[in-house]
Amino acid sequence: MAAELRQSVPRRAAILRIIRESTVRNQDELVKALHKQGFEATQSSVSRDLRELGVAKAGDHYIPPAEEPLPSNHFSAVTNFVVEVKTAGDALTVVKTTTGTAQSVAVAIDRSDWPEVVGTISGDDTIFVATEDARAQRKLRERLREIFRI
Amino acid sequence: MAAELRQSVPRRAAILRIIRESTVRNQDELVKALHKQGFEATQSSVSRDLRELGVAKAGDHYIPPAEEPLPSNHFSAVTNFVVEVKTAGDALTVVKTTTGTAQSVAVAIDRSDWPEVVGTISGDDTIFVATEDARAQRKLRERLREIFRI
DNA sequence: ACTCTCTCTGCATATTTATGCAGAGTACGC
DNA sequence: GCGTACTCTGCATAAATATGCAGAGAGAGT
Repeated sequence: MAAELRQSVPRRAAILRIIRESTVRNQDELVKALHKQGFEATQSSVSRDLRELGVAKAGDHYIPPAEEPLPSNHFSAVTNFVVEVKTAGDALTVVKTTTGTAQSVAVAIDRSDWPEVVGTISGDDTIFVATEDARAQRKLRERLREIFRI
Repeated sequence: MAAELRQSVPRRAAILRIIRESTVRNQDELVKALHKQGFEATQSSVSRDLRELGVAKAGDHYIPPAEEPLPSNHFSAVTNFVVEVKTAGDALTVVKTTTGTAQSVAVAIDRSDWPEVVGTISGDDTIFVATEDARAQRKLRERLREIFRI
């Protein structure tokens, strides 16, 4: 599942790049453009991706969603501060940061309002993030690893 | 033709109102909403209207075109200045404005770059707009009457 | 009057997009 | 190990949208 999660996320990023930089007119052309970039997908997957991404279509061209205040925007200032993400038990995730930056990172996580996060406590270089259960913990861990490229 | 032009233009305005104010999810629902407002149209006409209007679709909702710097934006400051549009012969259109505003209106017309306009001359409250032939003159007259609601 | 041109429309259907369904892969609990 | 839950995918096809074609209507010219 983690491997599969990683495969469709890059494909969606590729879709956004393609529609921003070229002039695909329909989903079949988009599928072909993805193939050229090494992604395997059919029209049905692409249709689902486009809907998930909120891409609009007007006439012969696609319109990417407006630059939205996504959770990732909360992280633009703190991306380089996180050095490690670990789990402790099945409901606690420990985030190690550079010295003195834990608070900033914790604030960014809090602002993201992720449903799987119950609460956070931060020290100087460590944040404890509590999640409801193991499943939520796994989801959080994947999010953090994606965002901080760990 | 003029009568027919007038029928599809109000329908397109109604379409924009409907998609801005309600939640039609597909063209069939839009056709029904138009019927409720007294417009007769089928799905194919609506599809053509939407394309002509530049309306986008994302998932289950329609997105009207952004407020675009259309030629009509050249007119936003001068809309109230025009009081009458007449024709003289088959190549000259005479635009009467309020006193002292002809120049501004003429500039707006010039900036619109309409293909049917050969040239303009403005006085204090009168503009002469030259068109190539009678057909172009008619087209210009319709445009002006639409824009200035005459 | 007739003819031509242009615009728009509906019908029928081609094209494009969305989705039901079954299956695969992964993780987790027992 | 097996069973369950979740996510994602492709196939087939339903649903939605676009478009070819013929025709109607209006205006202008002769």
